[in-house]
This record gives sequence, structure tokens and C-alpha cells, in this order.
Amino acid sequence: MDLTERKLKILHAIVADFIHSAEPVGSRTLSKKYDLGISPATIRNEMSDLEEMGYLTHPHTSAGRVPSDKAYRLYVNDLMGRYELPEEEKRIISENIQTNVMELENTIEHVAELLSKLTNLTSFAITPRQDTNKLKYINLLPVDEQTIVLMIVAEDGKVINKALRINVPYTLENLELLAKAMTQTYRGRTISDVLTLDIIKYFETDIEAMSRLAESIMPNFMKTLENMLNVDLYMEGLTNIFSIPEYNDIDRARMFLEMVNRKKDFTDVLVNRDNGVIITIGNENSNEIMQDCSLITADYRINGKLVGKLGVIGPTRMKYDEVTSVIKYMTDNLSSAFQITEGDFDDEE
Amino acid sequence: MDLTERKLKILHAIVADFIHSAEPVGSRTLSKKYDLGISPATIRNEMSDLEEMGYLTHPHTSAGRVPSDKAYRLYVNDLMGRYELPEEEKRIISENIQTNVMELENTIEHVAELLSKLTNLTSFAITPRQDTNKLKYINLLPVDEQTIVLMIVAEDGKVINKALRINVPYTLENLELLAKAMTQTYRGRTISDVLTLDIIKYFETDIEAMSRLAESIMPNFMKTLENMLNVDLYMEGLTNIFSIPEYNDIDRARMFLEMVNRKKDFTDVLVNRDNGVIITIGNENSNEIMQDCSLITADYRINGKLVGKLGVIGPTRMKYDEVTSVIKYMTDNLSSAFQITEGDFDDEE
DNA sequence: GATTAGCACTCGAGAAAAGTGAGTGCTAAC
DNA sequence: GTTAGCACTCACTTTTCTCGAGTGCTAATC
Repeated sequence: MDLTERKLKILHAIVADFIHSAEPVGSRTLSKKYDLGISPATIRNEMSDLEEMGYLTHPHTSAGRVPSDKAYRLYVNDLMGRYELPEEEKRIISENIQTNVMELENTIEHVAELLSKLTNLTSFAITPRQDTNKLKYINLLPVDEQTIVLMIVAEDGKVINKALRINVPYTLENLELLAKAMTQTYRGRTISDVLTLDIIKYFETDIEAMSRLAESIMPNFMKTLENMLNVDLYMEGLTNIFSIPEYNDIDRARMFLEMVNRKKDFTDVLVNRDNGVIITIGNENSNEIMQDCSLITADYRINGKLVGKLGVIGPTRMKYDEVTSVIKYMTDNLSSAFQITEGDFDDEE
Repeated sequence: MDLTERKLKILHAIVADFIHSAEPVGSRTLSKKYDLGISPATIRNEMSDLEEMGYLTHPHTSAGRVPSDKAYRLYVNDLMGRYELPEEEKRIISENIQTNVMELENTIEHVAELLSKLTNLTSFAITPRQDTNKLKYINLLPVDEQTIVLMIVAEDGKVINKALRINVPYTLENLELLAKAMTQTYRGRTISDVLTLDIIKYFETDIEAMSRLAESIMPNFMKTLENMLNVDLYMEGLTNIFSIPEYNDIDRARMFLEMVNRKKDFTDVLVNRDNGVIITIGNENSNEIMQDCSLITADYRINGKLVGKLGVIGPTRMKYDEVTSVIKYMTDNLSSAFQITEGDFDDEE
């Protein structure tokens, strides 16, 4: 059977209507609301065909039709038009990004928050994997007799610091010496590279005090490096799920919240997505418990270098056109806001 | 009317039973389950008195009795016994704290997570206010032409860093000079103190490049200081709320989640609580939307210096004895794990 | 041959009715 | 003061009924 022009028109109308109303769409409603030029009976016949072809389903005999994931896919690929963001929203987004442009980390949080507000969905942002990020310097700062701060700076400007409790006495001199030695040894190496080294052996020195200090610090250094590899996840608008009719059921709401709160799993899913604007719909998600959700993500870059991903998660019935436009506008804006006038950095990723 | 020994006994039984079952307690159940030596009819009379006195309520005529907040307060103050934690739980807590003792920040997150697991409630941890924390040094690190890292270290070892985008060219030398100057100027002053200064004026120098660099950095410096004043909030076990019968209602669950997700408000409530083990029950909470929740918090200290608070939030029907014991055990353990052998730091609070 | 009007049929949702049972409050006896 | 007895209450559950949106089929129409 073929997807005739008319079938596409009907399907489009059904998807659009259902996205808007969350109610199964019947033939009469359709013929009244949309100017299709055919009677309900004809629509019924076409609907029956569309169902056979897998684009529609039927909650029960006497209910209207509901789009399947396959229909959403068709809608997203071929049917939905380009949605032009209202100027007002564009303004809000640009302003938000501009006023925060000086601090990368905070900007991302703000943008995620804004995204959830504009879409009424749960939004998130992640930082990229740090595997290939290289160490730039390592610093050890005294705080008190038993506490020092370990600080690691990576080439891309990422800084991590940890207050460490150490159980050996130290001198300022030793601390500086050790930091210098560490910087010398690790500068320019990637984090994952450093993690494969037998770090503890590495720092045996003749000076007893130094070697004990190193012994005390190295395990934490490694732990901190491991932490650095983890991507950060910001999530906003969790409770938006409650305003979606599909989730007006305690068990579904619970499942959803438990899913996104399993941060490790959820982050994995996000990290492994391709770059660009990616839409996965319902059963296209490999993760089983996500199969009645759709996920839209996009990456943003500074001078071609991936710095993060931004996205939303919600029911498969989602305003794909609007949401995609918002995300796209945001990531484009982010990318250009952080653009360096003269691009002279090496592409990576 | 007086709270006779018998009334107390009955009230105790009702509270204990209701905490366990979440069902209104009837006179017959009570006389069967607990060896009170009196008949249901007598219990009914006593219950009637207790209701008149404000310790019990009645969802409707033909339902059993439910403890009021006043009853919980009496229970917590006078009736509930000391709950001895099972050795197994003690072991888990100590081990968890011991293995993470080297990194303060992570430890707190772990502990909060453990707390939510052990109590099946929503748990949280906050860091203390930083008003009186003093600056120790300020560092400016180059990353690339348009990015530097601003790093602020406080006397207590708290470190904050921000990657900043600056729009003026800089030299390594200027950066170092500026950092030194800033350190010199601000070292030893409290954060709130520094924030009252007219910082931007402060750094006018003759050298054009320096003054432009300072101009570019100072607003961010102030913003970062402001951020430093904010207490950090970790929350765990949000979805535990779904396994509590009281919240088996989409609207109540929603209200709860929206409340704790309003991080700013929630943090304020926590910050303003007294130190020590504090239990507030239902309407004792000044915050209106918390009035059907109970909140238990405790602080923990290192050498007498407050470093944070730990707590749980849940329905007023809560195992006060168990939860209190767990929190107490955790904060005691935290405090002693971080104890310095020789206490030689000034008390601060 | 495609389209459409007509009509019987389906089935979930919501309202109304009936039944159930835990629990109360009162009274009178112990 | 305590308790047995009993009528009464009222949320909750189950059952029954009604309603209406929607379908699928058939026969008439364009």
C-alpha cells in the first residue's frame, strides 16, 4: 500500500492534533477541525489503512486513533514544518546567554533552566568526556596542618580542586616541590593516559618526608582524576512531568523520575548519543525504560570543539518542531557567544 | 484534664501503631494488639478525652484515631525510647565514612545518599554559610587567549574556581601581578566584608593594560564571591517519596517534589535552623507548605567548627526514633572522623 | 470505482446504587 | 469506674446503568 498525498495529509493532521490535545483523534473531529475536503467515512477508511501500515494505533475499538512511534518519525522527518521561534523567545534566550557569557559553567545551568521553562519539559545539560583533555598544571595548597587543597588544571581550562585530609606533616617547601614535580611529570598527558601509569611507584624519592607526602596524596590524586573523567550532568524542570497528562498517573510519574534520577545510567545514554540535533522517539531508544519517551539533544561547540550537549526528555507526544527550534537556537547562540574572534585553536573531538 | 499514666500508655500505643501502619487506629485493634488490660470501650472513652485535649484527630466519624502534631511532639519528647541502631547499620555507616574520609565534599554526598537509603526518606546535606570565612589567596591562571581561571581560596580550605572569558588581551606577567595585588588587598578579610567594598575603583592603576584587565575581571570576581556565600545543597532519595502511602496521591507527591526542588527556599529553611539535633513536626514548621512534613536535622563539626548540616524530610508519620538515631550516629561519626588529634584551631561558628 | 450517508455495535468513562465493615458513641448493667 | 451491647455512621468497594464518541460495514450516490 502507498502513502498517498491524502494519507500523508490525514496523518499529519492526526499527529498535529494529538500532540496538541493528548486525546485520541476521531474521524469526525478530524473532518470538522481540518479542511480536508472529505467526509468522516472516507477518513475512516484511510485511517484503517494507516493503521494497517503501522502508523496509527487504537487504544480500544471505540476510541480514536493515536500516532505510533513510526508516525512521529515520519512527522519529524517529512511533515512538520520549520517552526519559527517568536521574537520574544529569541530575545530571552540571547539575553540570557549574553549576560552570563563570562562564566561558562553557570551559563550552562541557566540555559538548561531556561530550556525547561520554555518547553515545559525536563531539560538537561552535560559536559563532554574528558578522556582526551590534557593536564596543564597541578597545584598543592596548604590550608591547615592536616588539610591541603589539590588543584588540577586541564588545558581546556577545566579546573578541579579537592580539599584533602592528609595524615603526615608537611612543609610548605615539600608541598611546592611535589606540585612542581607532578606538573613536570604529567603536563601535556591526557587524563586517561595518566590513569594508566603506576602513579604511586612513580614518586619514590630519597627524601623520606617527601615520599611520605606523595604516598599520602597520590591515591587521592588518582581518585580525583577519575572524577574528572566523569561528565557533569545538570537537570532542570523535573517536576514539569506532572503537568503532562500522560504522567498524571503516580506510577508512570514515579518511573520517569526514578529513571532520570539514576544519574549514572542516564548520563551514559546521553554521552553515547551522536552529535548534531538528534531526536530519538519512543522505541528508537535502546534503553528499555525510555521507550515511551522522546529525547532531543544537540551539542554546542566553541571553535569547533565540543563543549557540551543540551537536551530535553518528555513523552513521545511532544511539540517536536518547537522544542527542536528552541534547542537549536540555544546551542547556536551558545556556540557563537563563546566564539573566539580569531579561530586559532586546534580542532578536537 | 490530666494526662494520666493510662492515657500516656494509650497515646504511645496509638502513635507507635500509626507510625508503623499509616492507618487510623481503632479501639479494638489497640486492645487486641497491645496488652493494655482494658476493654475497647474504656479505650474509646480515653481516646475521646485525648481527642478533646488535642492529641488525636478523627478523619471521619467511623474511622480510627490519628495522632496530631501535638501528639508527635509529646511522643518525641517523652514517650519514644532510645533506639539502638543495629550493629550492621553502624558498621555500614562507619565504613562509608572511613573510606571516604580524605575528601570532605564527596564524603558528605555519600553520607547523604546512605542516609536516604537507611531511612527511606529524602535526605539532604548543606554546607554552612560562608559569611565569616576569610579569603586566603586569589590566583589567576591563563588558559587561552580569551580564557583565564579565577581561583579563590578561603582560610578554611574552601576553594572556588571559575573559568572566565575576558575580552582584553593579557600577559602572563600582568595576570600574576594582578593576582598578587588582589591577594594582598583581600587576604584576611571576610567574604561579606570584601563584597561591601567598591572593588572596581579599588584597582585603578597607572598601567593601562593592567587596569583594563582588572576591569574585566573584577565584576566576575564579585559575582564569584557572591556565589561563594551561597551554601551548597545536596539532595538524595527524592523518589523515596513515592513509597510513602501518604504521598500515593499525584498532587501531594507533586507538591512535595516542587517544594524541595525550590532549592533556594528550601536551603533558606535549612540554614536558619538551630544547631544540634533538631526535630520540627508538621505545623511547627513556619514554612506553610511544609506543614505536613517533619524535618530532622543535625549539624556536624570539626574541632568545634560547624562544617555542615545533615537531615531528612518526610511525612509527620515518621520513625522518629530510628531516623534520629541514624542521623545522630552519622554526624557523630563524621565529627570524630575528621577530628584533628591536637585541637589547636579557634572555635568559629 | 471512489465517496458518502446511515446504522448497528463497541467499549470506556462516569454516575448512581447497593453492599461491606471498621469504628464510634451512647446506654445500661456489672 | 469499667464494660458489654447495640444502633448508627461513613468511607470504600463493587456492581449496575447510562452516555456518547467512535468504529466498521453496507448500500446508495456521484
